Amino acid sequence: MHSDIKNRNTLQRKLVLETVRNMTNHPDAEMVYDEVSKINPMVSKATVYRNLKLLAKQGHILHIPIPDGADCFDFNCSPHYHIKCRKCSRVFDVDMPYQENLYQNIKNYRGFVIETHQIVFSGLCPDCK
Amino acid sequence: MHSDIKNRNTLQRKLVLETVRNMTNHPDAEMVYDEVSKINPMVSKATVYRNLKLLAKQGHILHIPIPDGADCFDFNCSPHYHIKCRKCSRVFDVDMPYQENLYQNIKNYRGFVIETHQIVFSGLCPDCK
DNA sequence: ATACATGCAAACACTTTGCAGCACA
DNA sequence: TGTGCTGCAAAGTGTTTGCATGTAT
Repeated sequence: MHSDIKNRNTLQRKLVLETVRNMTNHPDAEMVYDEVSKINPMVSKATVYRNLKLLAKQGHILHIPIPDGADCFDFNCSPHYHIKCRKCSRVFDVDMPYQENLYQNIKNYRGFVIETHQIVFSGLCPDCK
Repeated sequence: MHSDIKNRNTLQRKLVLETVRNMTNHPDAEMVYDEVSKINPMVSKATVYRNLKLLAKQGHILHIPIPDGADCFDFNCSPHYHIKCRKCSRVFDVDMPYQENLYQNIKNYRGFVIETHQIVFSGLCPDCK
């Protein structure tokens, strides 16, 4: 494992990573920023955004783009699916196996190169229903 | 078929609906606005947004929330999936049957009420690969 | 006549970026 | 020591909203 990109391990970056790892509730950037601020109020929001993006690109955290809302992040990097409550907007894991077959089905679909997929369920969480 | 909501059939609304029906390329609100403007430059962008939202709620068009990008709309209202090219950002239909089983699998999942799901594939379109 | 719809502009939520100074390797 | 990173503020997207006016029913 070797990367061409020379990334520095700044205090801010370590703090963002640690924070996401300690949050189990799929925080979005704002929520991470709030947590980070509790420990070091000097860290700017732009830095949180930049580091979340970088850490996701490096594979240290999972970036979950959410339709109709702020993207959120997950310390669990293995591919998995999510459900978003349409009332409280919270995002939860769905304990469903990754649908490899889905990917197989449309591989080479009409000249497309299909790389990833995501499934987002929508409905009501136990608290809101 | 009866609706409690008294909606008026304004020129603007008819124009937005007709425009989406004539566009087969999953336009987002901006693209619809551009088309609408060609016919009637007086129609405001807010009106296009308002009418797209209303028409989708009424079931006349399909609203497709796109992660990492502008939501788009589809004259084809039957549930189906999409693929977004990560290079040109265009959205295409995927000719894959609606995965009813997916829904069945997690119905009543841990107290959730699951209402809908969407699958968005990502990769490269034939033009970009 | 009167609710609903419109145009406009401003506000909104989320995210990125330009820049000058700072700090990690 | 130098490039990568930071904080700040401003700008950039995509979308919604308050308000006065307009219009379909």
